[in-house]
Amino acid sequence: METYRPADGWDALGDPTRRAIVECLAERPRAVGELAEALPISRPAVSQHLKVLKEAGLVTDRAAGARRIYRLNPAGVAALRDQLDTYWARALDAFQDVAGHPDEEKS
Amino acid sequence: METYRPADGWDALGDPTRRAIVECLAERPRAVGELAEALPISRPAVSQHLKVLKEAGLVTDRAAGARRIYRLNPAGVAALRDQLDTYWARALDAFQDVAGHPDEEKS
DNA sequence: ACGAACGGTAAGCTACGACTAACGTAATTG
DNA sequence: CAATTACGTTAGTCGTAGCTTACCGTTCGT
Repeated sequence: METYRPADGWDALGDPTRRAIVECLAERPRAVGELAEALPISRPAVSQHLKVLKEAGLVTDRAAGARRIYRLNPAGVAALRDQLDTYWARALDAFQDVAGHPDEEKS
Repeated sequence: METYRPADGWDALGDPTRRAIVECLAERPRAVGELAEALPISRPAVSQHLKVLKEAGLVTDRAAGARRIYRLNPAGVAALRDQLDTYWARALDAFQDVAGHPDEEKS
């Protein structure tokens, strides 16, 4: 048995190329070849990235003849958004005493 | 001159250890040593991760005597959240024709 | 002022992830 | 029924991210 870990949504978006793919798919659904010629990488590379994004639940695919149309999955995006929301809320919660510490270093 | 690329927020959260640090800091601000003993890595490793998170604008730090208190930056988290929101909105926009394609493959 | 606590930096090693090339498969076209 | 198009998968190479160890500057305590 292989020690196989299903890709997390954050891990998936951790790669800049995959973020570019996500941006492309946010505009409109596309086939693999379309994505490949819109990006500076080969088609197999796109295929591998799409596999990761699919495992993370960020995209869904649909067979259309010989081609395969990938589209962004709103539910997957929403899941990450909700997680950020909880971070954000808890951070604001622990942020109440910030007025008492004017020596904050932002840079 | 060095080709230095300031870390993106997504790149920063792409690492599971850094996500663990973010979760810790979401609870309450902590010093570097505190984070190190709460995680299975050494203190220098934590320091390097905090540097990345700081460059990404996800945390801010404040000197407190010999110690250095790191806290989560709500603005940085909100920035990522907003970006996900636009993806989400555009994905929903291009999702109107989904009823016409019942052969969606989710898994 | 000396020693200890705290933390950032440099050097070096290792492991994993991203990419290409080559191959195999399913579907369309002539 | 070839030939072509469109994808996925595998094998293999290469760069780099993440970790530890060692070292150095700062700040607090006694």
